[in-house]
Amino acid sequence: MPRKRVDVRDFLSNLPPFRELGADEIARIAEGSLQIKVPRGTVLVRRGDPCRGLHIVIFGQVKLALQTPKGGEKVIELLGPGMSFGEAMMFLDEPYMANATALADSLLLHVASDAVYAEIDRDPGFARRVIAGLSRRLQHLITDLEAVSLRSGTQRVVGYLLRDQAAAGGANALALTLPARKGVIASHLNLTHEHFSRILHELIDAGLIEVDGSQVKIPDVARLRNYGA
Amino acid sequence: MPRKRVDVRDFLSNLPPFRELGADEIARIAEGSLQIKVPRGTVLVRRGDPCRGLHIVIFGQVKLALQTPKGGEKVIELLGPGMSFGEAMMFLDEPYMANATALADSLLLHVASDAVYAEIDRDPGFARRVIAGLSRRLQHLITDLEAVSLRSGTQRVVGYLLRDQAAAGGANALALTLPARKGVIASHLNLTHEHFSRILHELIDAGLIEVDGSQVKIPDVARLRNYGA
DNA sequence: CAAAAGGTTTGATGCAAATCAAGGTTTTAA
DNA sequence: TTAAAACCTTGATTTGCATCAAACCTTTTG
Repeated sequence: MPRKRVDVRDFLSNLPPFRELGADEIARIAEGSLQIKVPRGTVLVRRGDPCRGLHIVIFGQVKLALQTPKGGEKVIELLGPGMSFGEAMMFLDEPYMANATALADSLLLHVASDAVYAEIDRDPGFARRVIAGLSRRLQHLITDLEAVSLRSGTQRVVGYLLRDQAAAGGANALALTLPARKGVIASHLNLTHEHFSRILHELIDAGLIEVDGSQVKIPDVARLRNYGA
Repeated sequence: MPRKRVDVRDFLSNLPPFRELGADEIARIAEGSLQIKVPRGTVLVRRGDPCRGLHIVIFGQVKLALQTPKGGEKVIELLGPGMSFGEAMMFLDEPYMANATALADSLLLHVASDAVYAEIDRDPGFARRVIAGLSRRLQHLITDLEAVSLRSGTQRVVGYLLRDQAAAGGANALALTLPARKGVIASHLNLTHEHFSRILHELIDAGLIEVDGSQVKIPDVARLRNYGA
């Protein structure tokens, strides 16, 4: 596990919304914040909990998921270092809708809502960056909704594997590491783990990907992109 | 059809984000805006169009929908008077992801992005209200995603019919009017119109609702809420 | 007001993905 | 380092919902 503490100011001043703030503003935000170190498996927030600020992942990984009626769960988002959650509920002053769980040993920063509001009032540029962040998330959610409602399981898996590849350009071959257990990714794509496994093997049999544990190799990006479209 | 023109200032000063602005701010926003009168069926924006501002519905009804690969469509949202669209894409300065179509003869207001940005920079309270609006939309989208991924068709229809009923309280009986053609609502709930029709009749047969055209009567709200849960 | 176009219902059939079940593999922790 | 737990694969079966098809309403428009 990496070092146990982090200089909050250094860290913040490298994140999009805080990047252009002066040293004193960063100091004020850091003052209204709390470092939270948790082992893998810790439930950070539960649906229904009141929301008093936003969380930023410093290192580790966090899973946002909804509870199904009967014990299962549906992953909404996987968060890595630099990503945050809870803003929307903080701004609405409503309780959380989803559960957040640490998938790896993680260090988080909790920024109190007051500190954020104060900075919005003080710096319109900060307000704009907050607005941009929320807008990006909205766009991302619409993309997810589109995928779930309009695309087949196979198409969603292909889209997921190629999510960082620009539409056309880029290298022809590609290697990547799945960022979590297969079951978690399956749920994120709205598939059962069984179905996800079958799709992966369908792609393997078609010679479109090679899989070894969580290592995925894509010999021909263009060919994979065209599969089933 | 209602009157053809509307006093933009009066209208704006009754909408959440603009409510607390002074007369001069309202005037500035109104100046950066354009009234658009369209007949039913008009396509207002298409996926891929550049976004230069936000649209507010003054009267009429607008449908936001994604195009399916083969000609169909999936309705994301139905907008009535006072509701707006395009903010997120405006703030990201990216092209529209969805098509917007007028379902009824409508009057819209188009507010140029510059006017909005200027007001954000001038008034932190306005910025906060914009942030709250985006947050509410995000919350709404998560609810939709939850419905699509976790609930059956029947549960989604029940949830839709009761969407404005507070969890527990309220009257026991209820009458409402479907806000659009059944096919449009079906698509919004991610169902084919055939399946939607069948579900409605399943509920009718169970004595849970009565339907006459777009009039729906719910004799026992609590019983409908409990159906299939 | 009549015809056309569009919307809704109903039935028959098909399929993508879920569920159930059981064996194999990797990870975790003692 | 080994037992236990968690995860992944594979097969058989079921099912919710889509698709196709055809008749019946209801708006719109010439």
